[in-house]
Order: sequence, then C-alpha cells, then structure tokens
Amino acid sequence: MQKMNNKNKIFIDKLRSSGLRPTKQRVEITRFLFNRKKTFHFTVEALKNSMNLKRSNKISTATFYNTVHALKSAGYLKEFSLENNTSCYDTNITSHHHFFDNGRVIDIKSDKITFQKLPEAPKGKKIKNVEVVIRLENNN
Amino acid sequence: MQKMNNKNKIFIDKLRSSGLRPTKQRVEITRFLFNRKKTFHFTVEALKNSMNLKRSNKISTATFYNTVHALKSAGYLKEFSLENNTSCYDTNITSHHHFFDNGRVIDIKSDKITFQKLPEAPKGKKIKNVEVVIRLENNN
DNA sequence: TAACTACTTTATAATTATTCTAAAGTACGT
DNA sequence: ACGTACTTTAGAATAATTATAAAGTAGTTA
Repeated sequence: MQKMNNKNKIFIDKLRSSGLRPTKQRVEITRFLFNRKKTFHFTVEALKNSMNLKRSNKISTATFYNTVHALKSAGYLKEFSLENNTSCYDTNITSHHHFFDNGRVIDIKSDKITFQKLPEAPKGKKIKNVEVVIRLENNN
Repeated sequence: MQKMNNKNKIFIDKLRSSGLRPTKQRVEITRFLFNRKKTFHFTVEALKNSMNLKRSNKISTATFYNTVHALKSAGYLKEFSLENNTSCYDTNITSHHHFFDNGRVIDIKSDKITFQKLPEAPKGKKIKNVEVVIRLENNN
C-alpha cells in the first residue's frame, strides 16, 4: 500500500509489532493517537467521532475497535474503566495514577503517590500492578 | 402490605431512608443483600439470577436495577466498575480497597494500605475518596 | 374500612457499548 | 502481476442497562 515514508515509519512499526498489517486506516488511527506532544485519554466512540468528523470516507467502527485492542494488547495503550462502564484508553503507558473529576480524567505522575504500607498478595499470587484513583469533588 | 414485623424492620428502614416504599419485592431483595454475616460483591445480573432461581414468581429486571440504584444512592452499597465494564456492587460500605484477580474481587481492609505521599487536589477541588486496586497474577 | 392517588411492578421495547459475520477489498511474499 | 491470507465494511448480534406504559399496590384520607 502507501509508501513506507519516514513520516509514517514509527506508526507502521507500532502496528507491525502489534501484529497488524499497516493498512491506510490503521496508520491514520495510530498517527492520530501518537503523533502529538501530550498523551491523552479517549474512548473508542469518541475517537471514532473525532476522526470521522472531518472525513468523507469514514473508517468503520470495527476497525477502530480492532486497532485499539491490538495496540492495547501490545502495550501501546493502557485501558481502564470509567464510572459509566465504558472503556477508556490512555496513550500514557508509563505507570501512573488518576484523578476522576466528574467524568474528567486527569493523570497523576507515579512519583506523586508513594505507599507506606501495602498488603501481601494472597499465596500463589503476586502483584501485577497497583492503581490509585482519587475521586474529586468541588470545594465547600 | 406485609406486616412490619421485627424480622423485616431493618430492611424496611433501609428502603424508606432510600426513598423507596417497602414493597414485597424490595424487602426481599434488601433482605437477601444485608441479612448475612459477611459482606459480599455482586452484579445486578448475578443478583437477579441468584434470587430468581428458586422463585416461581420472578422479580423483574427493572425492580432489581431500581432497588440497587436507590440503595446505592442512599449509601448502603458501594459501586465500582469491573474490567469487563459491568457494575459491581459491594455491601461493604466501609472505606477499603480491592484485589482484582482475574475477575475475582477481594476486599483489602483500609488499614492494610497507607500512603507516604498523596498529591494535592487541583484548586477549587477536594479529595472525595481514594481507591486502590491491586491487580494480581499467578506466580511464575 | 372504602376510596383515591401516587408510587410500583412487570413485560417488553429502546439504548448504548461492543463484538461478530460474511462479502468485497488489499497487503505483500513469490 | 498473482494468489492467499489478512482487512475493511455495513449491518446483524449480544450484553448490560434504561425507558415505557399498562396493570397492581401502598398508604393517606374520609
């Protein structure tokens, strides 16, 4: 398909290492997700709406879901559940925590939270990761 | 409706203070949830199946959802999202944390986790609560 | 207690997020 | 350029949840 120009190399590499062929649609999605200064959070539905808004040739829902899932399985995205039972994905894959502020999600750098005490894992198990959610509300 | 015998008084009181009339169905659901030694976790679907299994006169889905929502809004249940984007409710409303072990949820007493450092809330906001999820995996 | 009214229950339809399906299209090794 | 396995797509299917509206009930009032 499209030439493997340098512009897309890193996105194509992400797709390949996620086990996906770099199709036109997938490269565009991956570029949209990772070609930016700051990491961000998104739901698949929001991603779809946002990308398809300005397109005449819409990318299908299934392709969004497939691509996001593969990127997540490969470790390029982190997934977490929102209050309203939808999956939210984070392009920030470094270990970190979150503020939840009425549906808005804000990153907390890992070093902002440290533990004095943590429980042992039950026997036969070990800790895979520790995630903290700090729920916020308005003052007074 | 049914006499306000002592047997059901505490369940009826829970319903009343949740803004619900103590109907037969609601009292039965509330009794099922709170008439036990240990707290537990459930999804609405699981609750419904479990209670309706042994009943000839099934309680409708809507009644389960309505009752659980009201009890949760009144603070008698805590809600959290599972990985698979379904709502899980906890009859343990004391502050505590959770192990997530492949779909199984295990309580962690609040005092098993203490913090050395926590971030400030953004300006205009304050911390409502802090929830920790420790994800487990099998050894080696 | 009888009657009334607002709140409930219920079956079923609607909705939302997500996954599946199968036909038409495309990447890429040969 | 060819062929095959992988993709895209629209639309159907599924799962969890919420909405609807008709029939039933709680609780107040007479």
